Amino acid sequence: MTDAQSRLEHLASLLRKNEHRLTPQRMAVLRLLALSVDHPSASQLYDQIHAQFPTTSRATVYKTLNLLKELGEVLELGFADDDKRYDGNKPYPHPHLICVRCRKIMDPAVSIAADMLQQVAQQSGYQILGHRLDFYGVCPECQEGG
Amino acid sequence: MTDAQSRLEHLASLLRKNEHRLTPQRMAVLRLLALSVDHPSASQLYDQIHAQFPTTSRATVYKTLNLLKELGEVLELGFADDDKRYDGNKPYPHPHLICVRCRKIMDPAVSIAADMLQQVAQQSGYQILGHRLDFYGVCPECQEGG
DNA sequence: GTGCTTGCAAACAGTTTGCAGATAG
DNA sequence: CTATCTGCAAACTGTTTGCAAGCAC
Repeated sequence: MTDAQSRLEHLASLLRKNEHRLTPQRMAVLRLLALSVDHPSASQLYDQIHAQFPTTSRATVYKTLNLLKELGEVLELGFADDDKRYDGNKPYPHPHLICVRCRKIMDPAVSIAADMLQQVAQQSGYQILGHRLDFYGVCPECQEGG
Repeated sequence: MTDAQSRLEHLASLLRKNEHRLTPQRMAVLRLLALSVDHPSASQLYDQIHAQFPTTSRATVYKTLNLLKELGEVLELGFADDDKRYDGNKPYPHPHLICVRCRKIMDPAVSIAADMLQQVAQQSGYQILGHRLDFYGVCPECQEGG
């Protein structure tokens, strides 16, 4: 069984366990999220799903994403001037690498040291609940294109 | 001369140098930005300015902030579900500490090691242009309040 | 059969924009 | 004087919401 398949089953059984219904529309969102390595937006998910199942609305995609977010199974990356992007595979804080040209989002192989979180907590007295680290740059493909 | 005063003069002379006019409305925005230690939103700036100078519109506040951003004199922190916040004193990337209750934003005394940026650049092949690091938590004052 | 879920369309909110009148230099 | 700036109000955009009809269980 592939990672994507087991992730999909995890998501599906979690919905069932929490007494949410497994509609075809929801399954389509779950499947795409489990398969995606990039970080799709609601609109990108909608476009793909709607092409296959024309009986799917934007509202349902948004509602499903928010449901998964509340269940802690999806990481939402919000942007002020751009669509929100969703990570259905690693729903916990981790760094992202964002191409400012093509808007591709990758996961770089670095992490915030636990030291740093403790340091901030101690210095500030804040109770730290989460964090977000984004790197902005130009991806190799976009560098070639001028 | 205080830091805020010299910062204000810097901003004012920069506008003049770039052939932008120093209107009273702009000066009010500049002054507040130079004085602010928290990270005000456009609306917060507007409220304060409009109280003193009723002849000031939201649009002008937004336009002035965007002008300063283009000149590289203000750091804009955008949020998907909240107002943008502005830092007129340190207009370069640095970490922020955000209280999820009262929405106060502070600067913690930590920084991203240059090592980390280089590491990401080398691993990924991206040309890194900037970054953003936000810590989310509950500030000491809000912890007391339950 | 019951009540959760869907699709539609309208609402929402912060920000941006077009334009006519005002004003800094 | 004149080009830039202001204030107003409408437009914009991604997301959310209310509601009647549909369907999972």
